[in-house]
Amino acid sequence: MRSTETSPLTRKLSVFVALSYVELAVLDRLHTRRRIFPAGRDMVHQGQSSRAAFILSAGWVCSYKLQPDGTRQIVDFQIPGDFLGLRSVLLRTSDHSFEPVMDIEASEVLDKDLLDAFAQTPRLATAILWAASRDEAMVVEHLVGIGRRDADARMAHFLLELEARLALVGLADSNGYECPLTQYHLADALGLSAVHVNRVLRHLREDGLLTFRDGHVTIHDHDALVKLAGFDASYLDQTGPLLT
Amino acid sequence: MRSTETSPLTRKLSVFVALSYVELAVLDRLHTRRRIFPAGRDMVHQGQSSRAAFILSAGWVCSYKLQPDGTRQIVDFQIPGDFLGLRSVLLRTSDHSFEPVMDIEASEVLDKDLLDAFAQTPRLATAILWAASRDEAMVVEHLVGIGRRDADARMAHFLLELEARLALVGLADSNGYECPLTQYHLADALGLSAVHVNRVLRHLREDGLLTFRDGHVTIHDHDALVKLAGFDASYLDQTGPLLT
DNA sequence: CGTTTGGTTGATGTATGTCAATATTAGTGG
DNA sequence: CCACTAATATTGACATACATCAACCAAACG
Repeated sequence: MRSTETSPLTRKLSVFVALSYVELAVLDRLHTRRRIFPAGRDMVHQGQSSRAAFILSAGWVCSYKLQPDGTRQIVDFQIPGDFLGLRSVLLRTSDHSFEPVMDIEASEVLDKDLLDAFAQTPRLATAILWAASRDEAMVVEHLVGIGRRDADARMAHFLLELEARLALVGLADSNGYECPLTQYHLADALGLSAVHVNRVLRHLREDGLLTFRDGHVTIHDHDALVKLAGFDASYLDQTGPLLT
Repeated sequence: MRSTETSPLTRKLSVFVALSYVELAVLDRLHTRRRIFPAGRDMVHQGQSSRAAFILSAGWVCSYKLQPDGTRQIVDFQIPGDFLGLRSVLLRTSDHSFEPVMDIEASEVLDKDLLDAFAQTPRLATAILWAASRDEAMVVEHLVGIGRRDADARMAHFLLELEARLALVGLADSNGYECPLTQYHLADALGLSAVHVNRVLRHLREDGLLTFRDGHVTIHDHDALVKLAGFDASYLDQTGPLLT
């Protein structure tokens, strides 16, 4: 089965680099060792030293840091096709935790296999490093959002970014996308209280911008959202720089 | 002159990897092409494609992103010994701007020279990538701070982090350190208004925790600051993981 | 000297948090 | 199939941390 369907990761990377058969095969071989992780139970725990990374094939995960006072800040969400814990492999330690938002399916990648794959196909290595840099750019944008955007703009920006990311792996259409996050997830990611998240969502809905209900985000007025959020997608699609 | 004094970068990396003579020499050779940049004028501009990175040898720089509405968010500060624009070299594009906080001295590093150095001395490459990962961890911690800490704790955390970073390159003693930032810089970095930064500093001073005056930070009660900020330095000194 | 830049302080406004109550829904065991 | 519980969502009343506006001061600077 594996070789006939394209994995989300393959799909994502293919947008930026035309991968050869050999590279596709190497990528495919990283997808042995599929595992299921149940919702809500940490996969990797803050401070734990770990030598494995994962490629997420189905479901969503969030990576977060816990504060001494018990509050948590979600740093990023991982969606199908995303790497998880790439830095843990390089640094041999993880400075935040990973928790599946729902039951998920992920392929465990041992550091040795990853390094072997990199050695075999430098272009693949480049593509994956590109993806990692893109993740970092998202964290920076996230920082800017929390620091300098009000709650409405922050929410709009966040949901637009998700749309763009999901579209890349075929999980969004022109109307919207499935989103399994609770309002508590949104609150922890955006630095808001859950109550205020609810109010912001109502506000956006009443203004005819978007609807988030029953796990589905429906975009009503894309242009107005982009304007409200000050959304500039250029940090997401740095097209072509690494194609050489 | 170059070979008799140790650069801040050398000093920083030496804490984590015992560098050989050859490696020290390679590192030293990256410090040709010294240049002076005047305070306040952007070195690299958002969106500009650039193939050069810099090693900061004297002075402070801030990297920031501008919002469409004119506000700015400072993502990080660079201090002597820090790399500047390492990602620009890898991605061939810069998604934020760099502005010297004061007149600075930096060594320009061409991407070719950097890649050559990496090829010659893998251990050096590892050490520099470690430093880059550490920078990323700082951005994450910064995100957590803005999202989940109140203004006092945020300020305390920020100034403690700076102390730890400066100590590593010999720019802090047990009392405190020189800090050329204005309250406007602090405001843009911490997501606060300049007025409130002033009030927070007064508050910390009146509580006998620290004094920030005339470009000098004096720490009065380190323990109390650590407690207030929920400061856990483990994200800064991931000692040893890469020594192999 | 006037001008600019950075700092300081008070009065007031507002975005967002906190608390509390009530739906709504999904799951769970009987 | 039904009660029971636990999540999640929703809404209002109230509290507060922080922003904004405005004025003033001190030092640096041309």
